[in-house]
Amino acid sequence: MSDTVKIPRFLLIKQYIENHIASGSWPVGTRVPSENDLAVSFSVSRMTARRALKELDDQGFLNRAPGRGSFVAKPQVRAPHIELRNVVQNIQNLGRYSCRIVSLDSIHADMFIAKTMRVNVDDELYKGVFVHLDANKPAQLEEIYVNPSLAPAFIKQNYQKVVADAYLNWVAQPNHTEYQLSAIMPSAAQRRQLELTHEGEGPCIKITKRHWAQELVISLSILINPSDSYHLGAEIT
Amino acid sequence: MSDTVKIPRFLLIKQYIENHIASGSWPVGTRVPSENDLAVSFSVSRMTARRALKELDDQGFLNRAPGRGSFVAKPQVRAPHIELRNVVQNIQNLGRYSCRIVSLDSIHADMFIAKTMRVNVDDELYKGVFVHLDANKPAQLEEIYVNPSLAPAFIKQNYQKVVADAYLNWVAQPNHTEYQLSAIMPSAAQRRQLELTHEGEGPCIKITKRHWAQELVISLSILINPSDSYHLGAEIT
DNA sequence: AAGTGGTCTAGACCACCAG
DNA sequence: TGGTGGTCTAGACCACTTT
Repeated sequence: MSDTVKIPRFLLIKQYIENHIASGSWPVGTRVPSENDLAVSFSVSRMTARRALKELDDQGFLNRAPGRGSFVAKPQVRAPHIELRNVVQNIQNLGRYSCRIVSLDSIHADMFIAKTMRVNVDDELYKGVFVHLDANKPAQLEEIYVNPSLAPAFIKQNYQKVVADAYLNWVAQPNHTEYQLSAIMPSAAQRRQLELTHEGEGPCIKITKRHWAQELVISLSILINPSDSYHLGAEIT
Repeated sequence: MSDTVKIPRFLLIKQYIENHIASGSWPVGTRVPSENDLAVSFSVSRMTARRALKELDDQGFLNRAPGRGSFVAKPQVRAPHIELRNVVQNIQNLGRYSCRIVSLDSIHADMFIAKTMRVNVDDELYKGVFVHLDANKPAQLEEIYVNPSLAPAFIKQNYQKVVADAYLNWVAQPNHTEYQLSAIMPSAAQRRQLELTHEGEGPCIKITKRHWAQELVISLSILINPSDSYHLGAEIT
């Protein structure tokens, strides 16, 4: 006799959605059926339909938003395991480091920051903006958001002496760090901070760095580097 | 007024378990409370306790087995060796790789190329231009210059099958690789090759890669990536 | 007001593993 | 046989967004 394998229903629903995405019939941005839709059309409880959508969300195939729906996500190419040399550390080793503190205070999380740092909108966060100088010339603009519950004294430190990143690594050892790299056109404010005088010219490299401790995001750093200032170290094979 | 934030119960359970793991009171291999145990002790339904355990399983903190229980997992050991893996290799692993050969011929070094490759002006070099495709969509534009004395058959290879970079690593093992990163505005030709025309204006990440063998430069690659396509993997400290 | 996703409950049946 | 995790149900309340 043929052994019929029992396939979980949530998997059938996942495959149904995946097929539509893979075949292109649901292009990026398409709204997929809601939990209730799927529950009805697959004759399944909402919790089961929900599981299918949630796992597709976790896997990056969907973006979901309360009150709006679930949408086909834009595929992202991942390149694992790249080390970015720390520009600031580099300058410090050369003995030319100094820091300009643009701001350092307590703020309330907007939607983007809240999502990225896994906190609620309007939660209190620390925010610091620094310009790292190499021989008194701006080398990097840093915008850092810190979860106060994990580093309550963050805002009281003297960042003329200690770099914010080093302080955080000390008080709340991250067990995980994520990097994301992109190229951007700096805003007028960013250009001013970096003293990029050439009008409108010059894209920058943006590095987004997220430190985790257990399940919590300790900090989110947004580093803006002028286009030509970022050199990666030599690597031996 | 003090806003009390509603914390989901499954999160409290997760944190409870994480704290025991992080503090060392539940070492690797320890059996953690079962779904039913947690449901009772936290006065919660089994589905809620289950969620906490399942997420910790997904995140690699626990190993679970039907009939046996949930156990503290051994911390994931990541390679301490840092590697810059290129986008192309990644796409190949996904089985979605293809390549469009824009040009492949013999040229004479201009001043910039000659200086960068440590050869004389007007020396003969091989030059290839490729568009690396991920599921038939451009993911990276590669411009590669090769020293013919170190890879004389470079120009005769079939790059539909073998990536130029892989071929070079095979015929002339580089003992040293340098990377340089910058942000650029793509030229009209580059935008066309990457099919960025519909996305309007946008900066790109440029990676310049130089392979050395002994004191000679084997190759110089200039890789252009659309601004948002480059995500870096997580890294354990 | 209607619809969406986020959380949660109090049950249920199953396959699996242990003593 | 009793406990474990894996799947599933048919409800529920909430915060949120859109209409």
